[in-house]
Amino acid sequence: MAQTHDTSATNGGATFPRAGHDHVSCVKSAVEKAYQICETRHIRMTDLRKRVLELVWRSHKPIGAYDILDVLHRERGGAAPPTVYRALDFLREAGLIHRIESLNAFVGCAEPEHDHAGQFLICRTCGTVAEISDPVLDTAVLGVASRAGFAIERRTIELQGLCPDCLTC
Amino acid sequence: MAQTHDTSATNGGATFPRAGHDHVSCVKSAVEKAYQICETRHIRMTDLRKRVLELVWRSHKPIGAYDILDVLHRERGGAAPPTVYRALDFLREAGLIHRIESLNAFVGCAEPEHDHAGQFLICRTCGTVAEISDPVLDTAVLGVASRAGFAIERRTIELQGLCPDCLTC
DNA sequence: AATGTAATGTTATACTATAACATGCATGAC
DNA sequence: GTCATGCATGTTATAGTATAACATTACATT
Repeated sequence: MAQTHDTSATNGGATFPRAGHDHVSCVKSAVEKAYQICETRHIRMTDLRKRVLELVWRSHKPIGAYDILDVLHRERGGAAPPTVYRALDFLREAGLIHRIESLNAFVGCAEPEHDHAGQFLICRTCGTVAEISDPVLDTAVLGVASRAGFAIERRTIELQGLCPDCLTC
Repeated sequence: MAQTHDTSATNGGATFPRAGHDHVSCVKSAVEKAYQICETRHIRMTDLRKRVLELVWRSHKPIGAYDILDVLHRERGGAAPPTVYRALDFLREAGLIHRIESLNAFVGCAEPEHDHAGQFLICRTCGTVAEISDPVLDTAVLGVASRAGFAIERRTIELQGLCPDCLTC
């Protein structure tokens, strides 16, 4: 098997995909993990859901629901917005994808095995997204909330700017 | 003059408005600051923009563009979506309001004098929003970005959950 | 008053998301 | 095997959010 996660330099939790990484194996790995997770949790991975997951994983850039719809419509005819949104809802509840609120778009989850809040670096030029996992940031967020007497249930942390590649081009 | 910012306990940067605070003076103060800022920067505060700012400040809960539109339509007839969105764009560029991405809604900016990223605690029960200003969180965000070689331009930090009031009710 | 610019009005349309009800398909009980 | 059940998908309609493009008005300065 090829190296399954050759997507990033180790840089303290933020994983920007490398320009020439083996993206086919990214997708393959994501789908495999998805099947495992569904089996473990006794939830059903269907053809439609698998296809939507693949489309979300087609790149490391967020994809809109209606972009997915276009593809499905071409591929299988009878596809309407609910078709897509239901699949996206399922994938989200399963932790397999995240929604980027500031873009109304969806991106594959890097570590679906672990329940976690989505936190992202988003390049405004190339659109690429890196999922962050940073203990210091997590601690800071919890600290803010606890000092305010606030019980966090959900986080939306989306940092927009320029990724390393776009900075140097 | 009444105390102009009797809206919160000092709790380390997160300022949840108190239940019985003098909200009239909140609005008044926000409008006054807005006029000052516009004068300083040689940008124009018009009746429409002032009215939209007041509506955004009507409470500490985010308000949707179409809720604003309803009011304007009743008050002055000829009001269409662009009327509202243009006013909102102006107010946002002036730093007088923030957009809450996860709610598609708008909320008054607590400190429009200082350019700053919007970071929020949002109560899912009562809808109240507290704007955060926390050095530790800021540092953590900058640290994550710099370790990833990422140049931040804009932040969306929205923490959803239960506010102190709703937790104890 | 004449002119140029910024603001607002107006109409149409694009984009994002969900409600509500109908149909089909997999799975286990019998 | 087939029947019943529940889950998944199809289908139609509509709600909610946002912008494009062009017309008109108001303001500021000369």
